[in-house]
Amino acid sequence: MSDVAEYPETMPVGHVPAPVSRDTAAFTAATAHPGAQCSSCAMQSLCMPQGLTAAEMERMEALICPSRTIRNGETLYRAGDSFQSIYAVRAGSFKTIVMHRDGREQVTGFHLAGDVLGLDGVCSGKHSCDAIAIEDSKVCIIPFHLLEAMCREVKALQQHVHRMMGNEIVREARLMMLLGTMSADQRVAAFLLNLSGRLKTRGYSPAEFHLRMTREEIGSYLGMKLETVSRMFSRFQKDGLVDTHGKQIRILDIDALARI
Amino acid sequence: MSDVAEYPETMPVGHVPAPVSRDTAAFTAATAHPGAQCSSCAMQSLCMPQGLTAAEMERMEALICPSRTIRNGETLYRAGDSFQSIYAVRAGSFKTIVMHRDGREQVTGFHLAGDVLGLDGVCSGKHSCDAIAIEDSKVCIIPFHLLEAMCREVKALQQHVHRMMGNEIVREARLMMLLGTMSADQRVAAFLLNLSGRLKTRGYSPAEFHLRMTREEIGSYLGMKLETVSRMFSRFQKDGLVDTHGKQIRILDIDALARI
DNA sequence: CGACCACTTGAGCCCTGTCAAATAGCGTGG
DNA sequence: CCACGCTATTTGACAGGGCTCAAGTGGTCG
Repeated sequence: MSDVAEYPETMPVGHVPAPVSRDTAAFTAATAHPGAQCSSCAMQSLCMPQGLTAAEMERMEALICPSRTIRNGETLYRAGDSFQSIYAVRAGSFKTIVMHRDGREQVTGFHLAGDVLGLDGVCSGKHSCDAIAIEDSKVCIIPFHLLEAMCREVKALQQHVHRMMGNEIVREARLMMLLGTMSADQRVAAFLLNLSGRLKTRGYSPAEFHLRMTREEIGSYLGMKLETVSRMFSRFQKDGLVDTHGKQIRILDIDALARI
Repeated sequence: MSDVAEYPETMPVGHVPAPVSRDTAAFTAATAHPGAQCSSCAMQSLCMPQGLTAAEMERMEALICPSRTIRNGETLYRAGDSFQSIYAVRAGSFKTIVMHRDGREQVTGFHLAGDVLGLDGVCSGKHSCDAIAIEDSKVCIIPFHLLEAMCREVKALQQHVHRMMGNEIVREARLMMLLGTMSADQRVAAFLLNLSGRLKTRGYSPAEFHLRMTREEIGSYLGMKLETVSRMFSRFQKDGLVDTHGKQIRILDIDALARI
């Protein structure tokens, strides 16, 4: 594996402001204080279409509900919830999981600031997975029917929405490839490279970062047990490819990692 | 696994006309003999939105290029091809595959009559997989930019396109679950149940059918080797769950299969 | 400082991949 | 219609990667 980038855009962004305001107030999507501030948001280049006019940008901001804070471990939505909105991660990160009927769960994705969440509900009108914050996070709430309405008028927005959905499709196809054909070491290497690339896109160091997820969550995402993930990290460490201290990761030889 | 259905719709359809006209003429998407005959197509309930007015239906038919015949083994499009159109399978079936850089390939889906192909290209403007006919087949060609234009005017169509894309997303999420958490026997059982359900939706017998794909393709799709697929079929046979003669399949105990 | 959780590491086993050989099935050409 | 050659499938024996179980370490938060 090598080509594990996430989203075509590469506009770098500055440091992301720490989220976490400890109040639990603005939790309802309904109470629409009109207007977000997309035009000044650091994540704009990731979740908004390019080339909107100022007027369109204003309409877009009017449509977006004020951001909601989700603390570490809390869920943004659950499988079966009625699908009303999609969510742009403004700060923090999430995992999405699907639950087997026997209680086993699988992580289907990790979503960083700038990613869009919730498109899994478009087809059936109900969400098909749970989205859970893996650190204190903030999301912008975008009512989907309003977005659809505006898409019928603004071509650039329509195409952007289509690209977002298309991106989700190819993201999953890549993951299927990983799960279907790759060995444990290749999977872990692919995971690290993917994360590295996405952090780079967001203006962070691609070589040194802090994992927000546990070994178990990584393993679930990659289709293996947490012990195996740990062993792979240890092996990479021994081989001088990475330097790990628990959740702190430093990639030492990115090329070798990509060659695995 | 149990809930492995494919698409919410369940309108049954009659027998599908045999495809295969041996001419290789109408191979270019460009030469638009105006008009398809969606309104009389047996697959209409699967690939077209419900509730279009007669006028909208006509516009839709005008937009669709005449169907193209793809013989067994031929490719409809390849990874890297510029994305222009999506395709509705009119008759026959396809596999989609992604190619690893080391030459290994993985099957990412099997697509029956009524399914839509090609949405993998929406994000980047290039297709991200190959689509190959696994029997003589026919597709309707739908230029995507024209579809997008019409979506801006017809809300029902817009929502249908969104549902199609959303469906692709949940289809892949289910497959990820399968690849990430299920054992070989569960995977093969899930595969048979899924296929059975889709055939039923299309008006065929859900209990007895002919596999269009080889053991190797099934294995590639399910993330295992062809020998393992074969062994699972043999085991199911021994246990009285199915009756297999090569590609001919009869499901004897669908509940037991679902309980695996 | 202690409890708890995440992580690491080891030992042994099992499922599935690998390799190999036999059989069945299918299309082609005579 | 049959023989031939090819490919697909089945089945067996064996090996190994990853899982299970278990113990021990480290880090964090009261």
